Amino acid sequence: MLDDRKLAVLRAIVEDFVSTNEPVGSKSLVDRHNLDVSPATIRNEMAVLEEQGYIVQPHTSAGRIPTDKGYRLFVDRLSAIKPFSAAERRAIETFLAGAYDLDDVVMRTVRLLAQLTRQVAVVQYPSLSKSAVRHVELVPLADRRLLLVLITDTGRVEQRVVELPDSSGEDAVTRLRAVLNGCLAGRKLTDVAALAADLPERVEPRERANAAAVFSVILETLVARHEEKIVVGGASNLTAADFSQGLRQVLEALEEQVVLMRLLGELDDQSAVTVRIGAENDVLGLRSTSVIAAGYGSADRPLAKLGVVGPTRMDYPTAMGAVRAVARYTGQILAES
Amino acid sequence: MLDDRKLAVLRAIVEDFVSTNEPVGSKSLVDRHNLDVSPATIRNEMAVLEEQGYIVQPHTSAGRIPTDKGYRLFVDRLSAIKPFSAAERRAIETFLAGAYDLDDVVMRTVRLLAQLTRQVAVVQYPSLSKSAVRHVELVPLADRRLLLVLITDTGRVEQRVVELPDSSGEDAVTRLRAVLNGCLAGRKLTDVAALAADLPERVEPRERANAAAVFSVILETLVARHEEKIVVGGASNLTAADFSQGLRQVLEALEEQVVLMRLLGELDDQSAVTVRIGAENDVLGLRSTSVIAAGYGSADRPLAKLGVVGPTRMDYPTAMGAVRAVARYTGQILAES
DNA sequence: ACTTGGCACTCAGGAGCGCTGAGTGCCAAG
DNA sequence: CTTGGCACTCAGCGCTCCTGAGTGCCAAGT
Repeated sequence: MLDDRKLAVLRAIVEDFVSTNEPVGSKSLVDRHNLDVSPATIRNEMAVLEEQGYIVQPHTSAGRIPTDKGYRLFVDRLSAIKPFSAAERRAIETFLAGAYDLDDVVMRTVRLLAQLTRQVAVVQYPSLSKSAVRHVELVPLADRRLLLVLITDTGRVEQRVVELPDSSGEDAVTRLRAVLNGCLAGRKLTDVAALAADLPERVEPRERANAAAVFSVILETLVARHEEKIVVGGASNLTAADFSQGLRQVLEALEEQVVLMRLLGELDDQSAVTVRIGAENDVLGLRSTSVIAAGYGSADRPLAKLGVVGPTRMDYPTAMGAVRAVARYTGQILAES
Repeated sequence: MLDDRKLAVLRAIVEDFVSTNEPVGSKSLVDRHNLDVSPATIRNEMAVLEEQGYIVQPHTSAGRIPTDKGYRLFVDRLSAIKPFSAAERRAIETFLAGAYDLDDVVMRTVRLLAQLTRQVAVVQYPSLSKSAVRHVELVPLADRRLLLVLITDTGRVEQRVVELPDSSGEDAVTRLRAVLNGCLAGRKLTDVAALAADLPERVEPRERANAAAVFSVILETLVARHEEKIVVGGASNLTAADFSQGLRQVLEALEEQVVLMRLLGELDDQSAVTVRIGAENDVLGLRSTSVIAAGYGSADRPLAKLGVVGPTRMDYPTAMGAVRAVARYTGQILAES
């Protein structure tokens, strides 16, 4: 359907357009890439490519620019993820290794990704539901109030205030803490629900109401509503690419946690770098952007996802390389701690 | 220096310009506001106002627009903070009361403020150094590693991994926990440093090295480096006001924690609503924006600051009202928990 | 059957031009 | 001090014209 030269032409068009941001014409193509044919030949090829929907002219008598479909083909078959040099990888590694905190890791990851790609970076916090409980802590606040602190093995700390039905002494809290930790420590949060049945047996009858209250808070707020925080950075990079009037829309979309969740949630293959181009994002307002995302965390224990958002006119190979590298190292850093 | 009518004219100019975003001329002024004088008179007044530097014409034969100095006078003497209606206040209160979490309170505050003012909202987390310690928790991770969790009375939870010089048993950790809590609970974080001397006496000699390690981590990372997180929201509102080319600059500035800290840090009067107009912000890139900020928290215990950033052409009375109201209720909510 | 030079055609974008209308400053009279 | 009158200015708009990049097509060449 498309012979090798047509593909080469498409690749050249994408590359030129990405770097110059101007419709690329037949003449400049043969100049910049050393194709051994005349502009006229290229024009014929381009006519075919346009017919097939890979490129368009913004107006008659202008060069061609790639369509979403064109970018798609480019990404799928015409380009390879650009690997990072050893020096770059080392830089990434040391930058991330400087973090002392989950928050800090995430923050650094966002900054790094935004800077490397010169796009908007989006990083999801390691999801609770995929983490395991490391420790449960109960702190008495008042007679009938506890602060519940739950620490996961990814270093995430969640806290909630629990209102107790019965008042509870210091030692009762200590017992409950021991029971909870015995029960939950090391367990995946997704498995916690299954343990509900066991719990009553392990506490004294008159403490059961309180234990149940604490447990249900854990369930409701931490597991069921597995809220997953997302951090966005590098928004100023959006101003470089001129979204006609859609900049507002894009900014709005990026402020909606829900939208971002959908955006990252859609990619299914956890480990690979996924690209969604233009209208492939069925998120209203991001129809003119591309999203490059990947999961991070080890293969056996995926943690969450991260990626970049930018105009469809984007340097895919490099951006994909950056996303892959950052995902890899962020996963590594988190695995170590 | 400026008689009443000149002030009235300035006020009218500011109000009109804010609402229309077009230079305002003498004729439209007398029309919209029912001044009982002729346009010519107004022109004379305007000539004086311009001479004094309160207004300028963007080009000959256009209306006038206020200068920073003009806005300053307007804010200081020509306008009153617009109070919120009872209904609005109730709405704010219930919206904030729905939060179950410090993070959630802050997030809701940002969203609320951005929505009320249609500007960019900036909220600083309750600062650690102004909080008191509610509880210190130590969780053994490995033989020589502890997770230190510090819970403040503003509901903030901070965590760090501590590497211990000596290995330490379960019971040693328990003792250390008891000592630390005995020592620190209820103390302000700023006072923690003063307690360093007491500590060694309270632990057994062979545990002193570990205790010192934990304590120094508390000091170094929590007190000394009193990092104060800042959350920004409503960036899409910036697209409405057309910053000529400075939008990028503004967005960049808003992504720099340090810059934001300076921005909020500069206001000294904790309780009042402070306005910094245009070039009064000596932050590069925010020269064309105004910042309205206020501290929140009770008078005796200020927690942190919040505010909005927008174009100098801004509805100051309303924005100031919103900032004041939100600061008040956020402070209230945090005081309750 | 593909490639290529030639050629006519198209059209966005910039430059030049003139008009209009909002707005001004000034002045002389009220 | 206020006001109507008047001459002046100039941004913005619409108009036209021109240029140059780029195209599609065709007929000749390989």
